[in-house]
Amino acid sequence: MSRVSSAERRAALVRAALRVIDRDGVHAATTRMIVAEAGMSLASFHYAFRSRDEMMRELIAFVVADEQRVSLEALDPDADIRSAVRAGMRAYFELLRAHPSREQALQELVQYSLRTPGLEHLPRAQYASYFHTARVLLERGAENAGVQWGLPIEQLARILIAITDGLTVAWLADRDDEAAGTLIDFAADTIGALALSRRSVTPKSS
Amino acid sequence: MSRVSSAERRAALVRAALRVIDRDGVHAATTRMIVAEAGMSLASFHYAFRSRDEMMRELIAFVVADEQRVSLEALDPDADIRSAVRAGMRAYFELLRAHPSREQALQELVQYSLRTPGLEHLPRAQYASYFHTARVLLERGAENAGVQWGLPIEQLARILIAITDGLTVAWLADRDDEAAGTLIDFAADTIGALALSRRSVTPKSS
DNA sequence: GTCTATAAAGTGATAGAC
DNA sequence: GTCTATCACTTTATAGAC
Repeated sequence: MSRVSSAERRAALVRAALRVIDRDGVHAATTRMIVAEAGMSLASFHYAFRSRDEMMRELIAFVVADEQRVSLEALDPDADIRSAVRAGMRAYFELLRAHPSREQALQELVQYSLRTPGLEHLPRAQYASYFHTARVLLERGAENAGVQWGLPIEQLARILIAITDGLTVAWLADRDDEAAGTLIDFAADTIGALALSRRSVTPKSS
Repeated sequence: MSRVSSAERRAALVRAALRVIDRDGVHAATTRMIVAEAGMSLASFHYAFRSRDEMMRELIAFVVADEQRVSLEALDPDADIRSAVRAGMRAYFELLRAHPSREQALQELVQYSLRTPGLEHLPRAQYASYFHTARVLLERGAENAGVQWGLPIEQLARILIAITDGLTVAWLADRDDEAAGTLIDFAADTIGALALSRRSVTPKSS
């Protein structure tokens, strides 16, 4: 029996790798940097993982699942739909301001996967997860506010993710908080305007 | 006297580096790959540039200037504003479909600059250039269509760039042409709806 | 100016002692 | 299982012949 299970050692290495990536970027996450961060020897890495690529694969799966978990916790059940969308985007933006390197790392992981043979399919799953999360948030937000969407929710989810991604990379580049806030307000107004009250879509009963 | 000037050798190396980055990504643009692509020896690289970082600096400056030049050529002078915005975005999307690796490379260069000491300010300039280009396109489009904008044009430019960036990364991940087209139509409708006819904003003279 | 050869440092992965 | 030591390779950069 080992002092720590194989799964625990793997998880510890993934967490260490994430700290390195968060701090210095994907290119800095060498096996030596990762084991130094985890307080292990280099050989332990290859005892837990067959290769660095195998670890990166597990890391990306973990990150995608974690993003989904965090996003779904940020829903305000008592708000009109425009406020709910704005609050959700502002919550994300505060996360971005608090951990810019973390969000940048997620974008780097997409680029890395797209360029790495055998990992090209991961960004598709990552964005499918993003769209799913946005869709759930929009559905619950509309339910809480007593409205329904005037556009297919898949389209709305893609719009929301596109604006959020665009907001992120522009802010990472110029750190303009005011412009980001204005963009969020615009997005919330625009998306909020696409909601129809439930009564207005059943005029025969009024 | 040299057979080719120092500036020409530097430009040739930058173009070779761009071909490598376009094909295999920023991480693959090693000095050896670049000189092989340019048909030079390794020593020639360090004769033209003090270091790889110096070359990357010149490369990014070149790319930013080139993007600005290309974008400003894609303007249709005879269109209503909604069609003009949609046509501009569709033209960009066709460019993306034709050269996905090139657009991915631009995003990689942003991430690379943000992580490289001494290059952190370049993404700011790059996005300032993007915003300036979007602003010029929106101004000329409105002028051609005989309308004016109901929102500050800086805000509109940032919205346009954010949606374009978000569209790009999502499409690179899942290659969903139909979803991208729908997103473009939505963006064109939304931004087009923010244009006011010139007559409607000068009611006193009517 | 342009080459070959090589230095100096970093990389992923493994062998073998304990 | 966990270490040290090391292999085989790649990287940027430079020295020195021509």
